[in-house]
Order: sequence, then structure tokens, then C-alpha cells
Amino acid sequence: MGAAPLHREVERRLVEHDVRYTRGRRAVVDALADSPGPRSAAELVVTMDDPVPLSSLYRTLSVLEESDVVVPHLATKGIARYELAEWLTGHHHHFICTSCGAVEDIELTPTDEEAVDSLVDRIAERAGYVPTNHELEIAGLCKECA
Amino acid sequence: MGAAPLHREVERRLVEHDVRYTRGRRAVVDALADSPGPRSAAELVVTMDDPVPLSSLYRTLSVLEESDVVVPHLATKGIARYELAEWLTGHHHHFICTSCGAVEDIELTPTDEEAVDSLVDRIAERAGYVPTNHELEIAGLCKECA
DNA sequence: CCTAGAATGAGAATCGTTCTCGTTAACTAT
DNA sequence: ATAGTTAACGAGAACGATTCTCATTCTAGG
Ligand SMILES: [Mn+2]
Ligand SMILES: [Mn+2]
Ligand SMILES: [Zn+2]
Ligand SMILES: [Zn+2]
Repeated sequence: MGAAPLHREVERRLVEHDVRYTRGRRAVVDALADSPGPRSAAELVVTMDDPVPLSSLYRTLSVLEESDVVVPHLATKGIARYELAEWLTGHHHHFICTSCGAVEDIELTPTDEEAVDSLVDRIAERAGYVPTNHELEIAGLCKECA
Repeated sequence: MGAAPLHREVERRLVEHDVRYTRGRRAVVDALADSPGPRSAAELVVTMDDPVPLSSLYRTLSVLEESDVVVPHLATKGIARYELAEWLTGHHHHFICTSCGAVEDIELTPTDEEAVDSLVDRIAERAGYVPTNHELEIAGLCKECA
């Protein structure tokens, strides 16, 4: 999704929740849209042009989370990383480096995603559940750490 | 696995790591073996008969984690919950109820697990990673909440 | 413009977790 | 069993990520 349609979608969602889509909130959405994976508050603050106080950044993230614009990702102990929700970015999975802790998005080929989907359906049904979503996280060594 | 064989396995592993299997460490392993799901330090401390100082409990958990006797499970923001490692309990996946938050183990059939394994290998290789582990979490409504 | 309510920023406070260091318990060799 | 050596423990301080407070600054509407 381009930047303009993204902002339009986000604004519509925030207005529904009676919150304003301010400069600071746009900046966070932009930073997350530019990121190849989930980012923590500390990681975001260095990528953003105008310096943002952490207290404001955390508040912004929790406002965005409340409106389901961003979703927290809890792969690293003691740190919450955020990414745009899948209704904005599309469904994807994650790779987590066991050495340096980096988290990167993995987009599956349609064939692989179908394979995962049908496997998840089969597994869940066998266990007696109705699946609405799934999360596949692959751990290992990233290119840097290999 | 019964309690006695469990302790024998854990002791062997700890001795390999030049670490003693003390009374306090046994108590934590017992508490986790009795738990129907991952438990945080704060949750464990109320479960255990003799009161354990949090500083000791945290140290015990990190010692056990270092020897791969327990693994952290990071489903809740800001809290680490621990469970016995899969070589003690068997490889399994998790189902997470989007309504009540319950986390339940899912054991795959050998066929399904092989399918997941090969899919993970293919996905990771295509993205340029060397996978050492994977985690598949299925979200949906549990039997209670359906 | 004015004004009321919302958002922001600086810093204090909180909370889970880790660290420090003096004391205690566990293994080893006698 | 005893003594010596070292690892483990416990109490509290310290730490880091996050949240809270509150005074100030924006912003949308009138
Ligand atoms: Mn992602
Ligand atoms: Mn998928
Ligand atoms: Zn890495
Ligand atoms: Zn449920």
C-alpha cells in the first residue's frame, strides 16, 4: 500500500475511535510502514527524523494499538515491538535470529501460504478448534550471524 | 514423564553444565511439571509450598533456561512465563483462544509435523535463513468460548 | 479569534527483572 | 564424619522498559 492510501485508511480507523490523526501519529505510522519488521519504541526513535520523546512515542503506540492500527509483537524478552496490523500490510510471518534477536518479515509464496493454511485447518480441526488466524515463527541464524 | 525420571533427566543435563541440582531447583521443576501451562515467576511463587525469594527464583529460572531445561514463553506483554523444554515434554504447538486467552498445547500427528518441518525448511531457505526451530501458534475460539 | 478538549513533553513513578555481596548449603578430600 | 572449597542462596539495591502525572501546547469548532 502506498503512503497516501495507508494514511487515509488509518485516519478513517482513528476517527471511528474518536482520536485525532496528528503529526506525531502519522510519523509513527510512516516509520512502521518503512520498517522491514516489527520495531520497538527505542528502535523507532532512532529512525525517525524529528526526535520524539519516548513518553510520547509510547503513548502514540498504545493509542494506535487500541484502534488496531498497530499490533505488538512479543518475540524478545522484555521488549515489545510493533508493526502495522495485517489488515493494512497483508498476512505474513516472522523470522527471529537466535543470536542477535533481529526480527524480519517473511512473505510466503501463495503456494506455501496455502500449504500452511490447509495444514493449520487440518491441525485445528483435529484438535477440535476453529482457527481464525495463525502465526508461524521461524527461529535460526540470520545472514549476519550465520 | 513421571517425576522420578524427569528429575533424573534434568539432573543429568545440569551436571553436564557443571551446575548443581539443588532443592530449590527441584522445587521449580516440580512446580512447572505440575502446571497445565507456562508460568511466570510471580505465578510460580504462589504455587510453591516453601516461599521462595523472587531473586532466587529468577536466578533459578535463568540457570534452568541456560541448560535448556526450561524455555520462556512470551505471550503477555512485560511478563515471561516458563515451561519445561520440549526434549522433556515433547514437541508441541500452541492454541491461543482469542476470547479467554487460554493457551493449550497441540500435539501434531507425525505426518503433520513432518509437513510443518519441511514447509519451514523450504520457507526459511527461500528467505536465506538457516532454521533451527519453529513455533506455530493457532488462534481462534476454544471449546469453551466457541 | 476564543475556547474547550485533546495531545504533547519532561520527568517522576512503576514494575518486572537483574545485580551485588555477605551468608549458607553442597560437594570433595581427608 | 569433618574441614575446606566453592557454588548457591537471600535481601536489598539497581536497572531498563514502560506508564503515569501534570503543566504546557495544539487543534477543531463556534
Ligand atoms: Mn511482521
Ligand atoms: Mn500464514
Ligand atoms: Zn542475527
Ligand atoms: Zn476460550
